[in-house]
Amino acid sequence: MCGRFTLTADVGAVQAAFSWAAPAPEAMFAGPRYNIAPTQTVCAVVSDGSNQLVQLKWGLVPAWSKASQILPPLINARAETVAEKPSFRSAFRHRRCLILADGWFEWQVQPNGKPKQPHWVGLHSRHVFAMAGLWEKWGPPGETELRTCTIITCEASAVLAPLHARMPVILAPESYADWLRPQPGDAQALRALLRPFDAEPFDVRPVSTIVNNARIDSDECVRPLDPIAQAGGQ
DNA sequence: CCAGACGTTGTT
DNA sequence: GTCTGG
DNA sequence: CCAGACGTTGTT
DNA sequence: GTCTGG
Repeated sequence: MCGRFTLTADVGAVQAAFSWAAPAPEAMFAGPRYNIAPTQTVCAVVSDGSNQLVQLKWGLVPAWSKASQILPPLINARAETVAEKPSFRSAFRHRRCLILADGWFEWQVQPNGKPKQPHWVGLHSRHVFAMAGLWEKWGPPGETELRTCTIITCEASAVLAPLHARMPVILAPESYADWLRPQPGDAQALRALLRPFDAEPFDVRPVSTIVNNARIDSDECVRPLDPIAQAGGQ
């Protein structure tokens, strides 16, 4: 699945990589980010006909929700059901987005009830990539309006399956325009985009459990675990 | 996703 | 155990 | 037509 | 917002 991720590239590099999207005034985010957690602000591209680089809060709140709080955290949406679920179907038709990242974390269940081992997963190229997401507005328009999002997941590819059964949907650049188009579009065609990414190889590395604590946002979260110490620990 | 909190009442 | 916070 | 429901995923 | 039930 995807319950934590990274965007370690600096603001300039992100804006350069997505220069076809106009940075919104509030789009300045404090990068680099080594441990982005639910409820925090993420960097995203949305479109109302023109593409915009914006900030959204991670954890989708349906527009019809009576209160913005008191909710289970809608941080992920299954590709298999996203078109039908009441919480997502409206956003799936009208408010698809790209959520920018350069890696994410998976917690691998260990045998014998040992603590889960976190892993960082990124592209071997280290490029920033785009996860398929949905977003919503909640509350009266204006300063207080809440803008939230969720990350779509699919079955894990063969390489990642040993870590976890699910992975975030990563879109190839060729698909960005089709995914972002604000019109409802062809549900079948959109659904076809939501599959395990295999266009580029992944780099997977075990990392320190320091990443478990969402308050810690340091490069130690992505530093490769010392192989010797790791072997000694087994 | 994981970490951490969660202590009660009555009285001022 | 369950809920909230990050 | 209106009323009322619907909130998610992943884990064990 | 959208779907189902009456």
